[in-house]
Amino acid sequence: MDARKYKILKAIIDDYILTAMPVGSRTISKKYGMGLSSATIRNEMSDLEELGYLDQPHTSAGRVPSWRAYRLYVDQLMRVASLPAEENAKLREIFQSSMDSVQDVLTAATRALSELTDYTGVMLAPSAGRLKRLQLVPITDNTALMVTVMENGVHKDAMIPVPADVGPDQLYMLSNYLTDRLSGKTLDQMLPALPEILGETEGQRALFMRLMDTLHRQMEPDKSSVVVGGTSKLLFHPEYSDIERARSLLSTLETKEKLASLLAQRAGLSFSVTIGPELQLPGMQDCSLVTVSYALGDGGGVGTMGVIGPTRMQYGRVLSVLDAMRRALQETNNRREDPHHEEG
Amino acid sequence: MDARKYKILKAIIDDYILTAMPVGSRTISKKYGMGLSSATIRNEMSDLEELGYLDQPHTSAGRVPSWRAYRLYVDQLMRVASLPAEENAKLREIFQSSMDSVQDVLTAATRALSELTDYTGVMLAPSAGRLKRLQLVPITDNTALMVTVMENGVHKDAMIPVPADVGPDQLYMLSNYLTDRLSGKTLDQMLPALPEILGETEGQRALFMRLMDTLHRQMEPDKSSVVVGGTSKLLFHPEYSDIERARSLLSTLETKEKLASLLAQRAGLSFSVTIGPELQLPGMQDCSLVTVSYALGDGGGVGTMGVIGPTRMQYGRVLSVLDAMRRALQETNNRREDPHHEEG
DNA sequence: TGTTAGCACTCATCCCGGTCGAGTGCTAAC
DNA sequence: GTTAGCACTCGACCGGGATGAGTGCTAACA
Repeated sequence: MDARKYKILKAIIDDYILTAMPVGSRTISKKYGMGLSSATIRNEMSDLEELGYLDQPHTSAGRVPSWRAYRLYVDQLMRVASLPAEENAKLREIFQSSMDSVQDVLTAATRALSELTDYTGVMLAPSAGRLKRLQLVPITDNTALMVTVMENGVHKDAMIPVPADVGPDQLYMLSNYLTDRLSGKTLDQMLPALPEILGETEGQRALFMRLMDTLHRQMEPDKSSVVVGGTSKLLFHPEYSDIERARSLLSTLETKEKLASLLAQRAGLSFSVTIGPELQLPGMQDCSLVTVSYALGDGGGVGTMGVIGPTRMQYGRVLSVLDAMRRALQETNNRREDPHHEEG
Repeated sequence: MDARKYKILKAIIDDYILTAMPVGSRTISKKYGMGLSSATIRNEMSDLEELGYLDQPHTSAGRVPSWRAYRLYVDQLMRVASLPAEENAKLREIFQSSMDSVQDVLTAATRALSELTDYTGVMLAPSAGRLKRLQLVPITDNTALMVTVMENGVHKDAMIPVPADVGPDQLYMLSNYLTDRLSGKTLDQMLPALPEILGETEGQRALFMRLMDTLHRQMEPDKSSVVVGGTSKLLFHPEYSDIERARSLLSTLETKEKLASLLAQRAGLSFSVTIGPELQLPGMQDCSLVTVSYALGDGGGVGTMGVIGPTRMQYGRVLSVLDAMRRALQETNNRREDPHHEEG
C-alpha cells in the first residue's frame, strides 16, 4: 500500500459517501484527477479489491468500499473539521428553551443530533454514579413517591405503597436517615453501609425492602435511560429504500435494550467508531455507530451519545457534530446549575 | 341501499381488510356466496361505486372500499367481539412486572397495544386534573428538585435554581404552604388562590415566579405526555411498502405535538374512530385513528389511548383490544394503589 | 518498469411488443 | 330481477434487443 493507493481509496470512499453509487475508474480519474488515466486507476482498484478494501457488486459496476475501507478511512484517511460557526450556533440555540430535567436535555439533544446529521441520534444518560438524595413524598395514606436524585443530576421517581402504620413524619425521618447513610455512595457501596433491615413491624420491613429494591433498579442503567431521536431520518437514505432492511433496523432501534448495551460498552471512551460487521448485531450489518462521551456540566457523571447511520456515513461530519454537542452539553449544564443566570 | 347492498359491501370490506387486494365480483360471489352470480354482484358493485362507497383503481382491477365505506362499516356493519380469553390473559400479564410510575405503565401499554394489533399504539397521559402535592427537594446549595404530583397519579419533576438566601427549611415550609393553598385545585383555579407574589427579596420573588411558571408547564398536557409504541409495525403492512408514504407517516409520528392534539381532541369520548381524510392531516390521508378513554384506577383523571394504522384496519379487533386494555388499566392501577397486595 | 490507449467482454437497465388473466360493462335471454 | 355470454380493458409478466457504464487484458510507449 503506497501513498497513491491511499489517495485513490480515499477518493473512492469520499465519492461513494456522497453519491451512494458504485464508483468507476473513470470518475476517479476525472473528478479526483492527479493526472492518472482511468486504466491506471483500474489497476490500482483491482489491487485494492484484492486487499479487501473494495467490493464489486457485479462485473460491470464500479466499486464499493468494504467495511475494512471505512475502518481505514476513519483511522487514517479522513480529517475532522470543526463544525461551522453557523451550525454551532444553531446547535446551541436548541438548549436556550427551558429544560426542566436531564430527560428534557437528552431528548432535545438526540433530536438535534438527528437534525444536524440526518441520521439517528441516541443518548445514554450519564451513569447514575453516587446517590445524592433520597426523598419520600407522602401522597395518600398508603402511597408515597420515592424521589431519587443522583449526583449527576439524573433523578427518578417511583410510586410505592406505604403500610398503614407509617405516617408522613416517619417517611420524612426515614428519608433523612437514608440520605445520611447512603448519599455519596455508589450502588456497590450501599449494601455494606446498611447491614440490617430496618423496621419493627412486618409492614415497615416490607417498605424498607421495597425501597432498597426500587433504589437498585433506579440506579442501574436500563432502557429508560436510552433516548432515541430521528429514526425516520434513516428512511431518507437510499440504503433503506429496501423495506426489508428498514423494517429490521427500525425494529431493533425500537427495543432499546440492545442500544443500551451498545452504548454502555462504549462508556468512557472519548470517541469510538464501530462499522457494520464490527457491531456484531444481526439487524445492523450495514450500520455504523459513532459515539462520544459527554458530561452534563463539571460535576456529574459521564454519559455516552452517538449517531447511527448506514456504513456509508459522513464520518467526518458526524464526529464534528458530536464534538460540538459534547461541548454544548458541558456548557449548558454549567449554566443550568448557576442560579444567577437568567434563562430565556 | 337495500339489505343486500349492505351485505355485499360488508363482504367487500371484510375481504379487502384481510387481503389488501382489490376485490372482484367473482370473489364475492364464490367466497361470500349468498347464491348470487358474479354478474349480479357486478351490478350491485357498480351501484355502490356510484354511491361513493367503492373506488376502482383502474378498469380491470377489482374494487376498493372508500373512506365512506369504512365509515359505514364502523358505524353500522361490523360487530365487535370481546377479546379471546387467551389474549386477554396475555395482555394482563404485561402489567405483572413492576411499574414504578405512570410513565412505565403507559410505555408498557403502548407496546402491548402495538403487539396485539400489529399497528402503532399511542397514549395520552390522563389530564393533570387537580394538584395533589408540591414538594421542593433541596439538592445543592443553589438547586432544588420540584416534584409535582397530580391527583391522577401523574408526577413530574423539574430542576430549578434556588437563590442563596433560601435554605432547606424555607423550601420545606414553602412546599407545605403551596400544597396547602393549591392542592385540590385545577390549573385554572390556582391563579385566584394566589393573588400576591410571595417573597421579600428579589431572589425569593424570582424563585416564586419560577415555581409558578414551571407548575403551569407541568400541569398542561404537552408532548411529554404522549407515548408512542411500535411505529415499525406499520412497515409490515403493504400500504407502506411505498417508502414515500412510510417516511411521511413516521416523521409525523415522531413529532408528538400533532398526536397530542389529536388525542386531546378526543379526550372523554368513550370511543372514537376517525378515518383517513376525516383526520385532516396532510401526512395521514390513508390512516385511521381509533381511540378510547381510559382511567388508571378509580380515583384519577381520564386519559386517551388509541391505535393508528392504515384505513384498511381491523377495526373490530382494534376496538376489542382497546376495550380490554381499558379494563386492564382500570384494574391494574387499583391493585397498584392497594399496598397490601403483593406484587410479582 | 510504470503508464496508457485500445478493445473485447460483462451485465444491469431500459424499452418494446406480445401474451395472459383478472375483472368489468353490456346485452340478451330466462 | 337475475344470469350467462362475450367483448373489452389494463396491469403484470416475459423475453429480447439496444444502450451504456465499467471492467480486464494486451500491447505499445516513455
